[in-house]
Amino acid sequence: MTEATRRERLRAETEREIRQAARALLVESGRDAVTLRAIARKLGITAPALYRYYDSHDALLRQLCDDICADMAAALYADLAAETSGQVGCKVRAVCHAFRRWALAHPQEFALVFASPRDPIGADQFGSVFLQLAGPLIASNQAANHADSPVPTVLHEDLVRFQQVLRDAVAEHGVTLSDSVLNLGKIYHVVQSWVRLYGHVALEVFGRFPFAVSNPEPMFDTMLDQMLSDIGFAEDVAVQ
Amino acid sequence: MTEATRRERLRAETEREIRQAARALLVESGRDAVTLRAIARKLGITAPALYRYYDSHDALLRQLCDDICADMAAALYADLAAETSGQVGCKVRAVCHAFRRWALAHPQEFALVFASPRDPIGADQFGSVFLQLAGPLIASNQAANHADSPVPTVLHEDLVRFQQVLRDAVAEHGVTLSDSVLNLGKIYHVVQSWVRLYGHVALEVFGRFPFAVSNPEPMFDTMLDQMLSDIGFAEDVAVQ
DNA sequence: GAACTCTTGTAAACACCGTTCACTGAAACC
DNA sequence: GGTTTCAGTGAACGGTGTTTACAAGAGTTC
Repeated sequence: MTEATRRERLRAETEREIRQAARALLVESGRDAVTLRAIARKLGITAPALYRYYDSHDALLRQLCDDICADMAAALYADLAAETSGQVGCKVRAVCHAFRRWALAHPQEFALVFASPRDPIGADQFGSVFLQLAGPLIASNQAANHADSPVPTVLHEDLVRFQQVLRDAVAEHGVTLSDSVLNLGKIYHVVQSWVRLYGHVALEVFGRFPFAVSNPEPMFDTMLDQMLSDIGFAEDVAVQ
Repeated sequence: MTEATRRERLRAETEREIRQAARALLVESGRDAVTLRAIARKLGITAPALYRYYDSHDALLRQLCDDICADMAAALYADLAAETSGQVGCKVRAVCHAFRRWALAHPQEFALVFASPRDPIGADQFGSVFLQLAGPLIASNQAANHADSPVPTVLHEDLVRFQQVLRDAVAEHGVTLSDSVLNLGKIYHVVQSWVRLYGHVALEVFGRFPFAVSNPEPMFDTMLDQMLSDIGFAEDVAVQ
């Protein structure tokens, strides 16, 4: 069954160990500790050997970002699957909670993927995670057909583009959305929800609220309620 | 008049040059380029000499954060002062615009101060900037006395603490706020506004919107309108 | 099985990094 | 004038990314 050569298997195994070691170093000691020599030390090899697998330290970090995105996506999917109620609002809430939980449990990973001024980071990876999560949720919410709240015309161009991206993402799940379900007002609210979700989580992870918040979770829940109501899931969810 | 010794003057001058060099390196080439040896090279001295001024590389970075916060505060104050209309809403809008403009013009500084998982960063510095800006604005908005929208009781403890912090900040400007002006609902909206402001700006600086936004400024303006209306400045501002 | 190539690793070297330490020379002080 | 204080030096230590030449085993070809 396995087409892989013995050599190919060994190579794949080593590569897996490299990623694993890099990840462990990031988690344990932060970005600056993810060193070629430290990784090599963990594997019992020398640093230059790593150049047989990655072109540079930077390339290895990029791969690390992709791995993190994939793992995060898996965690979010798992929490989404655990939410078995049919209510879409509950699912959205579950994913948002999962995102916050993941970020708080993996601050170094979060910082690397979501708060790096460098461009090469796996933005594509993350974007596809976002779409693959948002797509089905939106698709399963055809019932919640709300009025199109007006959006400034300056935003139309961007929102229409995003509308198309979302439509494509949903289409991969075999669902076609009408303009009334996926109207521009709702698109705008999706973007605004991401702004608030990301804002709260990043502020919490980085400790940049302007005062000490002793109990951030209910604050997050409250924001989530407001967000869900804005986006059209008001009645789905009982306040926890 | 100058009590400073010649030696003291020279020392102060050198310290200023160190900060300036560190800042230039950060801006030009990012956080990782802010190296003791690179700084020393810019000053024409050797790296160990810097230990006469800072205990470690880390201490120097902390100082850099403080400097950045101070400069950012100065930029925000300048833009606030340029907004001469009496309307408080316009002033809030001006400060928010200034924050976005500053962040986009100084992505490396923004990342260092606002998106570092490390604690030692100048969180105090930033908190005081926030309070010294928010304080007067809230103080000058006594007229806008809005009804207290209900806030979950779980949040009361934290919001009351923040209320006290804000009250103290405002008191330093010789203004005493009544509970009706600074009610918990409004406090909550202040926090939520910071979440949205930070969220939008960070997403824009780090390029983490889930799709390409060709024209983020009107999106920011639209969010600002919503924010100001939430917080009680609805009628102050004409949409730009 | 021998000869060959391809792959994976090594060791040495280069230039860079933070940090420590013993030192120099000049300014400041008494 | 003698002494202390202090900014700065040079050498050194162990760490880093990266390149280079080289060894040794795996896979392939005849």
